[in-house]
Amino acid sequence: MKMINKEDLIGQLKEKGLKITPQRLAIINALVENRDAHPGANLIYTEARKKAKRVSLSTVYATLKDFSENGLIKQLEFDRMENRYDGNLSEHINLICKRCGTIIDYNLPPTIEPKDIARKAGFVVTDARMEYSGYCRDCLKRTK
Amino acid sequence: MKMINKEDLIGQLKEKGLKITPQRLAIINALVENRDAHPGANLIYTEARKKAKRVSLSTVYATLKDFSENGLIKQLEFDRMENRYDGNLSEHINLICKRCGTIIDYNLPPTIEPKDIARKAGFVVTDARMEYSGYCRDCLKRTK
DNA sequence: TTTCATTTCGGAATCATTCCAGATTAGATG
DNA sequence: CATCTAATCTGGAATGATTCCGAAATGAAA
Repeated sequence: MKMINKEDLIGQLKEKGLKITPQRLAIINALVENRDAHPGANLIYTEARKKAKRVSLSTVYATLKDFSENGLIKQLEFDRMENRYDGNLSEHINLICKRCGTIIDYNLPPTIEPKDIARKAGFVVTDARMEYSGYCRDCLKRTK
Repeated sequence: MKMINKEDLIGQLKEKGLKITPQRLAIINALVENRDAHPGANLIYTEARKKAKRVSLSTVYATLKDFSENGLIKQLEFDRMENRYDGNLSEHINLICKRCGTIIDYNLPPTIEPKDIARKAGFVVTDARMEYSGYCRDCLKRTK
């Protein structure tokens, strides 16, 4: 399971010629510390502020976008709900609770081969998104 | 492959006690005629208008939401891009082109068992979303 | 230390989607 | 067929996450 960590992220910034700024370090910290929560931009903003006072929401958005586009993290898009960010880069399904918004990782052995898709549909896969939504254990309990 | 069709959709409306209105019929027509395009709300609006002059965008949104929530169609959510609607209710992957937005269905044999997820993660799956994005055949050609 | 492309900032703009309150209507009932 | 009512429709305003913008600040190379 390939999970983001501080050193890797900083290393990747250097590799790609991106500058190491206090804001980016604070955002990286927030991302790594909350990687299991699949945080949204606002959580990252709040957490990053605790460490480095000088971070704006614009910067958080720009940075998360940059990171996603460079493959450092993965963006989970929604329309009404805030986008969420995922530091688990292995093939997995995100289990998204419809009631409370919790996102749980569900690891699985890779079964579908991008190669087959390229051959059969002439489509080159660069990003995957697999999500099941429904109700998490806690929310199921609460109903009873 | 379970694809939506006019008769089924109308039948489901009746079953669920929803009224058959000219607006809904126009939207159903537009959905069925464009089911391969994975249309967005605006395309449905434009197409529905051609048949029945009296349809508002609000109604189109409300209706597509209703239909999705009732499982008649499936909503594909994005943050910046318009949401799209899918009339293919079978398990399949949507191949989404990053450049032109085309969405292609890629059918596959069901491999992951919701039962396993319920057992292992205590999570009850009600909806699935599987998407690969990348570049479609046409866009790949255009680059060369 | 100088330089400059990159990054950051705050506030305004965007835009798909939802909300709202009033008007209309499908379809059940007699 | 006429009446009735909950469901539906409407257009315009509101929402809210995200992006855009021009100006100010700054990392890091020379």
